[in-house]
Amino acid sequence: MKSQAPDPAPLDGHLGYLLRTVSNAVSHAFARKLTSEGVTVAEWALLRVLYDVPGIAPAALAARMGMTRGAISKLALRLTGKGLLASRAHPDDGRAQMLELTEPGRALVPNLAAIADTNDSEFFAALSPVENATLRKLAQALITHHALTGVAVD
Amino acid sequence: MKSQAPDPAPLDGHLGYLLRTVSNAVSHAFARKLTSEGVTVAEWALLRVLYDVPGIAPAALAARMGMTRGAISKLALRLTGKGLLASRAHPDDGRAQMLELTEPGRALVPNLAAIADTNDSEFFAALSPVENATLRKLAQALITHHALTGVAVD
DNA sequence: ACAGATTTGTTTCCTTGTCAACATAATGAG
DNA sequence: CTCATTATGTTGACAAGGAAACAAATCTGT
Repeated sequence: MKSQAPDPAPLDGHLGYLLRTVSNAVSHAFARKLTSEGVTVAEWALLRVLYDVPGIAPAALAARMGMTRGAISKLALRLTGKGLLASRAHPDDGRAQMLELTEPGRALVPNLAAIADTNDSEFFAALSPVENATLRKLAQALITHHALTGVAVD
Repeated sequence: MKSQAPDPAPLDGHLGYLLRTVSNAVSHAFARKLTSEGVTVAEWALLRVLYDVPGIAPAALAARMGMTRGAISKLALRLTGKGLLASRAHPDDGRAQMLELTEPGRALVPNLAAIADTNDSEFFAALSPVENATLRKLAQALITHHALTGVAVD
């Protein structure tokens, strides 16, 4: 017979908690590796998007990265200060901007990508290739199902 | 023949990025549900631990929750201000404290746990029971392999 | 016993994000 | 056309955590 007032589930009884623990660890490890390049994780994410989509507007970036426009504004300001990013006026829309990587910014991305690759490989080396693929599939399924927009961290 | 300078992997090529996206979404949904109770996610985690381990010291909490002692100090201060937490002097160790839930604090935990259960169920309903179990197993494997300490969020 | 490490909790400074208010520009309904 | 609505980027107030410095208490090796 079970108790009448059952104990609440422990923290690690929630899958959300487990995933948070894991993803925090990956991100933290990544962040430490990135410090040598003088870049944060959020900055890496923005640079990586811009590498593929040059000229994207801040608002679009915000949507894609799951951050507010205000956050993007400040992030872009920091990256501009580092000389990795430049913004130009949009030709047709007087409000909008077009963000672009500078030459140093573009040159930096492959280095950062290599660090990201290494970090990911190292962390998930604990899993077999099959498990790795399974985990990826499940994560993708959740993202698709919830129509999740990307998020600023890796 | 592959290109000589291959494109860097996209953001979502990294498992760490996918997990981060997912766990951010779970946490964010949870945080919204918690606002009605006037409690944050980190506060919930602390309350939940204290529910099981009354009298635990801040430093032990920090270790268990993967936060710094400074963060716990502030968190405890906030919860004390809300009347959910009380700290007493450790009888033997003049430095240490013993944290305890107040009566209202203890009474609140089951409510919060119910919200956490609901949030987790809803979010992961997209996966079958088997997939759910698989995801849990993989996350646990990573946590174990990396000897991860819990983290302040759910 | 006691001087040097270590531990504990707090505090200050810094970073980075959200939220809400704004000014400005574009859009749309009449 | 005109005026209300909406979108864009920026800014300021605030929240929350990390890193490091700190005082006080405890522990340890000799």
